[in-house]
Amino acid sequence: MTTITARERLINAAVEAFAEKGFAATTTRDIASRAGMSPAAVYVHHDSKESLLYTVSLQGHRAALDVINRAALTHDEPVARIRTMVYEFSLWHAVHSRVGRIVQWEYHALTPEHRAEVGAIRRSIERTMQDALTDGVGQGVLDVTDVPGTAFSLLSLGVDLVRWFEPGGSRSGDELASLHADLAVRMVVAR
Amino acid sequence: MTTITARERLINAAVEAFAEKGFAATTTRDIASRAGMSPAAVYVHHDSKESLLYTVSLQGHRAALDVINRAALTHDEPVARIRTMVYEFSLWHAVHSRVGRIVQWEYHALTPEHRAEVGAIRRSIERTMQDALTDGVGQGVLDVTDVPGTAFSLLSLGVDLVRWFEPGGSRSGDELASLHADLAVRMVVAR
DNA sequence: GTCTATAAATCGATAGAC
DNA sequence: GTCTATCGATTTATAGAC
Repeated sequence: MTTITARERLINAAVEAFAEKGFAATTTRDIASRAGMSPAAVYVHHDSKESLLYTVSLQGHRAALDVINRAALTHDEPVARIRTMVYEFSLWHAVHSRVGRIVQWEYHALTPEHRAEVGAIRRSIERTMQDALTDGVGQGVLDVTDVPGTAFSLLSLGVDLVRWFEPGGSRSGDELASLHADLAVRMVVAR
Repeated sequence: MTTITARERLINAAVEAFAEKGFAATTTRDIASRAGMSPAAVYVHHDSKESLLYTVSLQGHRAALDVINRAALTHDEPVARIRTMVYEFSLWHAVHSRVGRIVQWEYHALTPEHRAEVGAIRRSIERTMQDALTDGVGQGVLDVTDVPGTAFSLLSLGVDLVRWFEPGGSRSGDELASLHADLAVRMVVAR
């Protein structure tokens, strides 16, 4: 059985509020209300509004990095590897579109120290994608002239989902992730 | 000779501030200060903070629609048409990355009425891209199974530029737009 | 059309009782 | 660890002089 602590209830409430209204437009009263608590109760479990954002953003960045790193290990063959990486990265942004929106859109609202920490995870995500492309080019299986730019473009497909995707909408996350994976292969495969 | 009115100075200041800190985190004092005016002067030229956002967002959406509509008219041949549309759409988001960020990220901060008006322009942009794909499929030149999803993906390349692109950075807008155009053609061309 | 001054509301965060 | 009450700062927007 899973016990949900008051601290976690507040984090879930913050995810809802930040994703819906943005960090700056969200009040601590709103977060407390969504968690069924008084405004003062927030500060028993979290230091500040920004520390709530930091917790959500750090967990989200780590989850996204984990997803793409695991995907990179599933295949040695470069085309299948890229396909899986793009599929899993896009699927994560669809399934976790609220956290994804906070990760991608509220980066600037973090303190400089927290932004630096999270920024390192972002660069690690980009490096993982670049390494997969470079490996495929080296094997002669992929045709990619601009590796950093193409890596960005492949990630952009998933990232931009958080702008409009709603779970329970007309399109499933799996459907969109599969489309992105197909498009990704066409973008990079040599022929 | 071009005369810049006080009203336009305030709009330019709002673009700077909204793009840098987001709409909710921007104060009317900040906008006034950037325009070299007192806080009260803002309300002589604009009704509210939201009406400043609406002005910027509407102009930005109209400019982006105009860019992609004009690009669609430059070629009859489907591949060249898609290439030009993606190039121009991405280039616009790079060159106007501050307005682009406001257009793409502050949609939710508009009033429901203004959001509906701007939303119609968004759907028109998507329709223009979808029509170009459908036409190419009909001519047998393009191979696109999921027209709406692919249209979204092609636009995502440009949209996601506003998340990180800075004019004067290590990569030029033309360089990125050309990359996106190349990738777009590979995504949709039949072979 | 610009300013100073301020109204009225709301914010993040804290004090202190229980 | 929860609450009510509130502090002190900040916000959008307005009033009224010039």
